[in-house]
Amino acid sequence: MKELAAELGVSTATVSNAFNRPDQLSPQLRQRVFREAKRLGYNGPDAKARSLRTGRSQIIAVILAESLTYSLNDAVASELLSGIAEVLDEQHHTLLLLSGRQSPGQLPGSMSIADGFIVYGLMPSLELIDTLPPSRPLVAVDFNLDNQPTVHVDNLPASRAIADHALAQRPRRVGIITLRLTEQPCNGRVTEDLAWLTSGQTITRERLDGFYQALEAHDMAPASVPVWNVEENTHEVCAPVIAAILDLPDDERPDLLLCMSDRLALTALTLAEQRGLRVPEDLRLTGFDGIAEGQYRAPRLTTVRQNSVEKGRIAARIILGLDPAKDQRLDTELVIGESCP
Amino acid sequence: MKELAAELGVSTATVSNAFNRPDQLSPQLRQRVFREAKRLGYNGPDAKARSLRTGRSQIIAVILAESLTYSLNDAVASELLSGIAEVLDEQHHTLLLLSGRQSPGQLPGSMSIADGFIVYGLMPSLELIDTLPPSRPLVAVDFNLDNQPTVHVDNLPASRAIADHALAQRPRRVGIITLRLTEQPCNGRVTEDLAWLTSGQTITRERLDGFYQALEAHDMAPASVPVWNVEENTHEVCAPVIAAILDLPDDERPDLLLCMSDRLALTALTLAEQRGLRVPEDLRLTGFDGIAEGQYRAPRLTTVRQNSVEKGRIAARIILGLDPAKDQRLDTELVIGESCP
DNA sequence: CTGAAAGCGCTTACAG
DNA sequence: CTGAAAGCGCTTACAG
Repeated sequence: MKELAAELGVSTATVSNAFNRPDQLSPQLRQRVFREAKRLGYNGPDAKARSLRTGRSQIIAVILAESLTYSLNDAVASELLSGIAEVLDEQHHTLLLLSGRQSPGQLPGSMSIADGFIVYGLMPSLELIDTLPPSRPLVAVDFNLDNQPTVHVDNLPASRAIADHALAQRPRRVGIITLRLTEQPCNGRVTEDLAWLTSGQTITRERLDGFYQALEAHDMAPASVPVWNVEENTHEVCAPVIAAILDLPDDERPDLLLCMSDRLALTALTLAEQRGLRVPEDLRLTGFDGIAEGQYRAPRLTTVRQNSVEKGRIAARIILGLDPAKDQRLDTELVIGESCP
Repeated sequence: MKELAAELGVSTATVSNAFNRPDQLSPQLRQRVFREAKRLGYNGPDAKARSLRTGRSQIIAVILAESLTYSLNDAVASELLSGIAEVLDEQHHTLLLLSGRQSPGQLPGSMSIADGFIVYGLMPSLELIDTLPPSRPLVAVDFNLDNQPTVHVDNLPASRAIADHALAQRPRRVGIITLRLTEQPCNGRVTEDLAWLTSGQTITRERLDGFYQALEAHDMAPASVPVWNVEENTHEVCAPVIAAILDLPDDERPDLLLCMSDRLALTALTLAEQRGLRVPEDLRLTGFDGIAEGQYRAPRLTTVRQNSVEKGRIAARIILGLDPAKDQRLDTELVIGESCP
């Protein structure tokens, strides 16, 4: 820039103004600056210097509780990111992706470059959050953080509603499949010795509480309903647990599975098909999330649609100061598919 | 930092060294610096200033030819990003996500903050690439860029191989479904008046050339094989085109569909199921990519597996200087599923 | 082992 | 409409 200014015989302030404040100089001079810049291969002010000087980088960091690998391949996280990206794009901001699963000492220092932080999901340790610059905006998605705005859906009433729907036609045997319900990792049937996370800690617990309310309303004892847990919402991790359920003898196998995610329900659907179990005749399935894949397979999933894209949009709008920085709760929608009519 | 140094009675250089060069000061002093830093709420050197001073930000930008919304929801792009993220994480770098679909004037200036650029897929205009700082490393993925290293698979032989496999059992009627083959957008049957992109421009054309070689090797005239094109690799955009194919009268409907992506093949599979067409008995299907979803549905897809995660890893390694900056070609693997045994 | 000083490339309030 | 100057918060070569 200095070089360019010298070449043009103007000050660096003028060059800077040419790029940032068109009204501060004549259009002719501005054009001359641009022409000369192009000739010298100067593509505008350096972002590093600009961000140091102005204090803003136009970068928003998204901190994901899961690994990036998992999040990028998870439909719900991808939709959330889409919504965020959409708003950031519009507002000429960019997206920096970070995982909260870093070893504590290894946090990339580049984190602090961001103008704001969207934190998605409860991570193993909140330590990371403490190291974020306190002056910059932060919004939590799908979990609660003291004194910070959060964007989320009302999990309990939503899961209550879908369970009510499913239980209206009385099943012989119900089963529930949860995601990361227990304090200790568990892939399989949840036994009594395992402690559960609280509903303040995880949306899984909120959803389970909704199921339990519905069971009670239908005169079924929650304690009599077996719960299986899965640690990761991927086909690979879900499949063995679900296979074990479906391979139970006919008089033990549930004919209704309430699943905490569409991925779980879809995996159950695939494994049921492979075993010649008909859905919904032999096995009814409900999901949660409303991901696209669940709606374009046959049978379509009965599920709770949460608008993850919109969740992302709102989080981004709060971070950018376009929406007020307060808690936002999104509505959900019960979607009745053929998997549990 | 100045404040912290003053508080401690040392110079800012010492504080800086405490964070960056442990060997430059006594452990005792270092601990004292950390304690005091914590007390004052100082979380280490500011990334903006550091990056300006050192010239490096520890940020790598990925520029996606498609919109972020599309890319985040596309399995292949997500796998690529996973591979990139995995290596960047290890190396304490972070990922900045950018779309190449920006309106030209609206490019976020924050782009130039990155230490290197991974460009995925051919974008509508190469203008954007010209504005990248020429001194920083750049690697292209899945397309060619003059004088820049590229990471890609050998599309032509791979598609030749899968078509050879499919044609070995002679079909009555073959159909081909392409992705963005034509210069002008086209969703549906490709008519003669539409110009095709060249194989230098798009991997779609390379794949089509592979199909054509296989057709000729099996004494079938490529010109006699109908080609349908789809502009976006999503269920929503693919479905109407494929529905039209499947709804052709029995004596016109292909009994073998060579699809350029697994998404296309999976959409065909779903729509075929809905119409009571049996796969592979009534309709054989081949895909391309080898995404997970294609391998855990029944029937599993016959496809070409390309290791997109590894592609991402390699691109990241090149950008970080861990691998030599030269063209890398990855092997593919023919996967025989039940959709075309 | 520690500190004084230069400078990374900008933007901006201010003076002219 | 234009320019001189300060300073954003660091790192680093160098002197001590």
